[in-house]
Amino acid sequence: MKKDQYYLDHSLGYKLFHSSRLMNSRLIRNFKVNGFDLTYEQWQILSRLYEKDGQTQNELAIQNERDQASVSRLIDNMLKRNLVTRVPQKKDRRVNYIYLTDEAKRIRQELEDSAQKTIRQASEEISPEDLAVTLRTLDKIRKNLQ
Amino acid sequence: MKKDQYYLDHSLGYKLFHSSRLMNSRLIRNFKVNGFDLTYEQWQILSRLYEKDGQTQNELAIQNERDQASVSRLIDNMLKRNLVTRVPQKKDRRVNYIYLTDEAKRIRQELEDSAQKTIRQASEEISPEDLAVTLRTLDKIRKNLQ
DNA sequence: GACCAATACTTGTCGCAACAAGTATTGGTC
DNA sequence: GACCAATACTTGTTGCGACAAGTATTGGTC
Repeated sequence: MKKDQYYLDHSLGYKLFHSSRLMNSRLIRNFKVNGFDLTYEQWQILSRLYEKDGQTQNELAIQNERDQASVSRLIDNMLKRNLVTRVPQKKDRRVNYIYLTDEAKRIRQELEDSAQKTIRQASEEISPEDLAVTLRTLDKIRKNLQ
Repeated sequence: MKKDQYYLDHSLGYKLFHSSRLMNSRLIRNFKVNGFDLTYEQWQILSRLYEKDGQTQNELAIQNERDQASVSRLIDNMLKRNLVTRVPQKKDRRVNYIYLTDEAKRIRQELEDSAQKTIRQASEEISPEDLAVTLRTLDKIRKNLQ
């Protein structure tokens, strides 16, 4: 009887990791069902732009806690898919502003519906109280780990 | 006042994603502080082998819910780092058995200590009750999303 | 024994992450 | 105006993931 053996499956870290992975893959699947072929990272960028259109790559990087290099290449791909445009700033030519395309604006409601649906699917048969405690605890974990 | 606007930061999905990402990066950092340069995916494989040494690539893939291709290349890298050995099975030559190296066995306790430390850091100032509810809710979410 | 589906693994491609290093531009400071 | 640190972004490299396609081996079935 090994009392203090470490079991990955029982750990907080793995449960978080696994839940998150399942939620992301379900979200992508829900997108796909509606005909949208997006990655989770692209969805993150779109969400930020839906909240505030026209942000610099640096602002997007900070919000999503990615480095500028990752955002740079992510935007490259989103350009190819006609989701965003990259507009150099006149005053400071180091800066690019990223804007939603009409296409991206057009599909907004459907994407957000898919996101809401994913959350409903994940939260089925969970009491509002438990869910509230969980959300609060997640906030605390995020705060603890900065 | 947009009543039903979708805010990424407030969503269950993002909170899970963010918590998980922070936990993984903290874990890797704690490993590094102790002189171990491991990826989270390598740690996952090691954990499975600590629970049961000598498993096939397929078994490891199923447990970690990855495809065989990912595990194949992950093992390639772990071979280079002298963490595991790959031993073809005599009876069925399609199958490889993966075993821990002495090196991997030697560092087990320290890695598990780092993992426990990470969980302590994440759970600081969270009541045992809230933590219990959260773990139970995570299990339910995982079950809901299969 | 020949054929064939199933199985275990590998390889190719693409999207993304982190890290390091490089380029271009800006805003002081002398 | 010349110099230089800071800033915004890009490019190169490596590790990992998913998906698709390929190879080798096995275990029937005729």
